[in-house]
Amino acid sequence: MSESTTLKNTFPKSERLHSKKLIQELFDKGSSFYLYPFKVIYLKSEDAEQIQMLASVSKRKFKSAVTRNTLKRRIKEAYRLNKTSLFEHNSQIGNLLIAYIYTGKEVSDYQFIEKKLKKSIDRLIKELVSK
RNA sequence: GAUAUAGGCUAUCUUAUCGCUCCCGAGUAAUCGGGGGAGGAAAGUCCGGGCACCAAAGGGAAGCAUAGCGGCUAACGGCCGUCACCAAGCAGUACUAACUGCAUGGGAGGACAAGUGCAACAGAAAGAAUGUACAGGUUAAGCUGUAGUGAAAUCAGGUAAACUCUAUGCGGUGAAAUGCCACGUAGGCCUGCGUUAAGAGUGUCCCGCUCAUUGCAGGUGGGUAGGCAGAUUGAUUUUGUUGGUAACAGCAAAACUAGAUAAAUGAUAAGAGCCCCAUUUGGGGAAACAGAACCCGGCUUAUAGGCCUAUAUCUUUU
Repeated sequence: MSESTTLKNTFPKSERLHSKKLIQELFDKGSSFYLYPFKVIYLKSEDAEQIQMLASVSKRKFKSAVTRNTLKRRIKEAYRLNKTSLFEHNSQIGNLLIAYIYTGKEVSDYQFIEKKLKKSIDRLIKELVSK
């Protein structure tokens, strides 16, 4: 049962984008779209072993480290609970690198972030599958 | 009793579901079970250390810091104690002055008898000259004294959180340090011998010191944001006790109390607690400042609500 890992809502280190090399590649070559309050950058990578994501909040927009932390945690939490559809399309979309950049100016609550993140995942699948 | 200000202490809890990270145990493994998981400031990066490295680290100048006295400390620009002094207050002597005592708060306080600068108002004049009146005095003369202004008028004046001087301290860099391992392609680097003596470095300068250019031989090795160590058992914490006014130190016992690395410590829901309005049931609101990044000791700044202390104002009762 290889599906058992994807059905569980875990978020281990292997699914988090942490390699500096891959991050550089993603920002250099990746395509992107805006979906308030996020900017989503994504790239199909040969080097990646599986779908990986990262969340980022600008230090310029949010000076306090505490608010930056909470926003990042909400994004990661929303991704953790809603990523299953991405993994179901894994064979079609390949090993994807995704970066969520928080571009909103206000601190959104969890419900709002989750709603928008679901939309962004749907859009990602749509764009990649149609190609 | 209420409000305001200042200082100190504290920094909500429980349950359920789904996760993250480290440690321990089981398992070939997937994984499972148990346990730990941000702060009083983790912040600012302002001081002081530990630790590590350096082609150079030595002497002098410059620069920066400190400044009563005594103590504490690994060290400090920190802390503790204490004195001069200052402030307003109370009491006494005295009687608009002044002196003494008391408690409170402050207390960067070496040198103005090296030099330079600065000084409101008043005053002729504030360091350069002596004006006016009177007295003295001379060949003559601010040559001498007094009056007047002022805190101060030749008195070794006042002022150094004014330049400055004196004493003491300070090499630089900063865990992206540094060491090791893995895979391994170039510039390099090291050692030995010969050669060159223009220059470069020592992130302020001088002396001093160090290095060098090129050829040959031998060795090593760069790069990859990879892994491990450094890295959490320590000037540690708690309790007791002894010494000391205190900061703190000694002794004994017990404890191990985050260890991430594009960076964990979370999300959601319910309830309790808090505040406000109704006050029988209920409804609404707030939850501060803020996130470890090699580790300690301080300083500074930010802090809702609650508790304690001090001061001020208002009010009630006696």
